[in-house]
Amino acid sequence: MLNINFYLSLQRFLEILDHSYKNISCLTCKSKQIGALADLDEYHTNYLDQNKTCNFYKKNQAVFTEGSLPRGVFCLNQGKVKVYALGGEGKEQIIHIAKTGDIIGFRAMFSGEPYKVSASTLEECNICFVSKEDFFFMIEEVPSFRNNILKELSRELSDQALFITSMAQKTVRERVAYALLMLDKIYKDEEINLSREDLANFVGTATETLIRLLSEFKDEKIIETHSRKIQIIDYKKLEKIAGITKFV
Amino acid sequence: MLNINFYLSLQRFLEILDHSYKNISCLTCKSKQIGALADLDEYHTNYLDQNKTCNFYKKNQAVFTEGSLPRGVFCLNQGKVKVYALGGEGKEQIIHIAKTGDIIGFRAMFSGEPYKVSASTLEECNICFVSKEDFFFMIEEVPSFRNNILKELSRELSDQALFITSMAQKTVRERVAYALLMLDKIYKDEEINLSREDLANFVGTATETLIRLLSEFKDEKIIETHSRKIQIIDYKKLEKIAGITKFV
DNA sequence: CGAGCGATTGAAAAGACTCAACCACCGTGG
DNA sequence: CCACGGTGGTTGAGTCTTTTCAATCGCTCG
Repeated sequence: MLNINFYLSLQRFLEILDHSYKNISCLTCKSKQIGALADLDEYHTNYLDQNKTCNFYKKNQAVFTEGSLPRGVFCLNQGKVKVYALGGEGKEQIIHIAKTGDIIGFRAMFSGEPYKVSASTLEECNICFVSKEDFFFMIEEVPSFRNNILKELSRELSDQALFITSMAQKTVRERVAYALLMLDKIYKDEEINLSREDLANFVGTATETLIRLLSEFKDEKIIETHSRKIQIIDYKKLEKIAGITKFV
Repeated sequence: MLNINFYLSLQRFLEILDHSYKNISCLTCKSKQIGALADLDEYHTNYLDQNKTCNFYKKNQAVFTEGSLPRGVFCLNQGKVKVYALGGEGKEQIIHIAKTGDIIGFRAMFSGEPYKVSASTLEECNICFVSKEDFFFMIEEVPSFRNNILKELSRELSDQALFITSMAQKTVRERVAYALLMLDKIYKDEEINLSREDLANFVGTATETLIRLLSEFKDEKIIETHSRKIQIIDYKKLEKIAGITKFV
């Protein structure tokens, strides 16, 4: 009991010191409301809540790294995380941007292989960690959770198929428009807030080309930029440029 | 008993008539040996065997089509199938090529949504159909099957991440080399046998560009072509061009 | 034998990248 | 307080890649 109290006050101390700990409850977490944990029963929610560990991440901090072995999954309580692969010359290719409520890193769990991609924070984040054992326990025990994970995996797979098609067939101008619309859904009420380099790495182009196209869009009054932030003004035009027939 | 015998001889008749039916046993199917059905117990193998339906497909025949609702999964007993998405101008983008022993169409099962991609045969195929109900029965009942499906989903997801990166960052020349190496793994002992158009739709380029690059590779003695078939001669050079650091 | 399709080559034009320079902003240290 | 260096954003010009459009070739099938 002394140990526990000591531990708790140590945590408190660390939290005050450098924000490295914040106590988050699974009950109020957005993952529980919209994500794979939706319709999780009380028992397993409490189980999760007691077995997870919470961490505060600064901006641009690594969550996991290509090549390392997965030990569990990450539950994004607050913030945004980019998932990216490294190309031949070490250039980042952003594959996916995860937002509040998303779970990341579960793909690698099933293969048992090292991560093939890396993830790092785009802003300050609260991220909870669930160990491999607890994750698999839930997969085995809770059919609804398992089905949500299966659903999520297959959703991502078809998103990526669409992404591949877009990459392969669209011009860079079209892809920029497409990316802005995707990001707008991720950033919702906020303005899109990414470095130009990250944006270029998402679109799959050179930073200079991206900037030129953003300038064009500005001239055409399709978007506004407030320093690095981007606000879409004319959705219709952007969708037309993106060549949206079907959208995620 | 009469009914069964009658049915069997009808099947035989149809088989002789137009190859539209071939009786295939799950016990000897390659899916059972290498695919998701590996280490499936006897009971469930027999269950599958009795509940599947087999079909013979001609070359370039549709297996399923974007927009339609999935009713089950397809087990590729023999042959190769392209899975593709349609881009803005109706151009095909080949996402995946499935080979003997692979199961296709199970992603859409979990989302419950219509197919987001289409599939059609690249050569003559024997394909078995397993209904949605039977598939989900197996998922629920057989942990090893379920785990294999989860593993397969996550493997495809990381393959696609690599594919996206390759699309976004490599030149067309590099992508052609990369695609040839991938196809070589799929076609194994056979020579790569695809139309130039399909090949271009896999690489994500114009048919003319693809042909030009194949000609270059021929001049450099990296490949040989025998009408439409392609044989790799110099793997080392091809890997160097493809910029292989890590490979699937 | 002609029609039609897939494969191939040529030439011009467009698109995107690279390299280089410059600006604006910010925090640091003298 | 200001000079400094560093980082991220922006613009310009030239070059190379890739696409597009057009034409040709070879083969198969009716």
